[in-house]
Amino acid sequence: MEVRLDALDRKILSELQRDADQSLDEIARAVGSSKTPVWNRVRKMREAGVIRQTTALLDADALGLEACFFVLIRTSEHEEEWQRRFLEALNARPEVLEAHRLAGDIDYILKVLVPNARAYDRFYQALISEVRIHNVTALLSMEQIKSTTALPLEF
Amino acid sequence: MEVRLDALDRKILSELQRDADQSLDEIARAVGSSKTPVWNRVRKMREAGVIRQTTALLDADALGLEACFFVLIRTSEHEEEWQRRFLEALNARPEVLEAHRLAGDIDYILKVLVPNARAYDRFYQALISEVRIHNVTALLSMEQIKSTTALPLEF
DNA sequence: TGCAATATAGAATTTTGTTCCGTTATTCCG
DNA sequence: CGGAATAACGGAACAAAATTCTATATTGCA
Repeated sequence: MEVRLDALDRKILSELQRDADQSLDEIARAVGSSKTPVWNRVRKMREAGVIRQTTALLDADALGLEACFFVLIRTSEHEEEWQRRFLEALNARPEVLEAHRLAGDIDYILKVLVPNARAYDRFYQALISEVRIHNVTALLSMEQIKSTTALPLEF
Repeated sequence: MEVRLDALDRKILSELQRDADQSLDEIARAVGSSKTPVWNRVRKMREAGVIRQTTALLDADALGLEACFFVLIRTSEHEEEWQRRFLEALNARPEVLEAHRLAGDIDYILKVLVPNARAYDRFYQALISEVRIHNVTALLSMEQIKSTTALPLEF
């Protein structure tokens, strides 16, 4: 479905990114409109896929997930079959929050969230036993200094 | 505030991570409980900070944000004043979704989401003009092969 | 300017969130 | 092990919000 977002749509999205728990009345007030148009626009943006999901963001530390790694992967394998198995392995592992195929000499980057270094090692051992990987570098996060899921919106 | 999460709490969190738009009745049914205990537990987990926020996740492509970069930064500066200014610069820029201070020879990693390569270059030029940086490598994502905000929960 | 299409505000209805209460399960201590 | 105190539970009652509807206003275009 095709979408063209005007300033009001973007204001609504901005509010929903900030806090999706707000009532329609609150959002309407914040964006200078009223209930119905806000609701219609939200529904359309959901249908169009602009709004993909609404979700609760949890505190990693509170859940004992205190080790975050960025994993840089080089591989010599580039067949479709290998990639399919690699992707399957990543999707099967909830500790992999994000994975990208890259341009350049590093082939993939993963973001992995685990309780501690030992758990990361278990993940690493399991992964390389499932799919052939040429070279792996793990970057350990000491401190998350910025974290947002809010995409930048031009108004 | 202290928290100890039992299996029911974790099931609730799992549902909220999957879809925070569900009604309490739906969640209660899904986790095998009823409205009131679910509501009480959600409220407590919010107060305790286990649930940080509920938010709408948007589609980057639909918003014309088609270029995602991971930026690896080395710097020779490690004074507090430099770090304060660096952090301020990152927080002022909505295209920086995530930033981590790292262990090892790379000092920082950023995740930057912009419309295109030109926009990334503008970001890059602006950043290095504000804070002294020794060495920067940008990894360009060709394809996001996994993406979730759902933290792994043991049951 | 005038017509058609679309968006809007506000009221009516339905669904959901929130509180209350009597009961059941659990924990703690003798 | 038993019994009292505490906390969690399910269901009903109430309050608030989402969703639908309708009449009015606005916008785009000929």
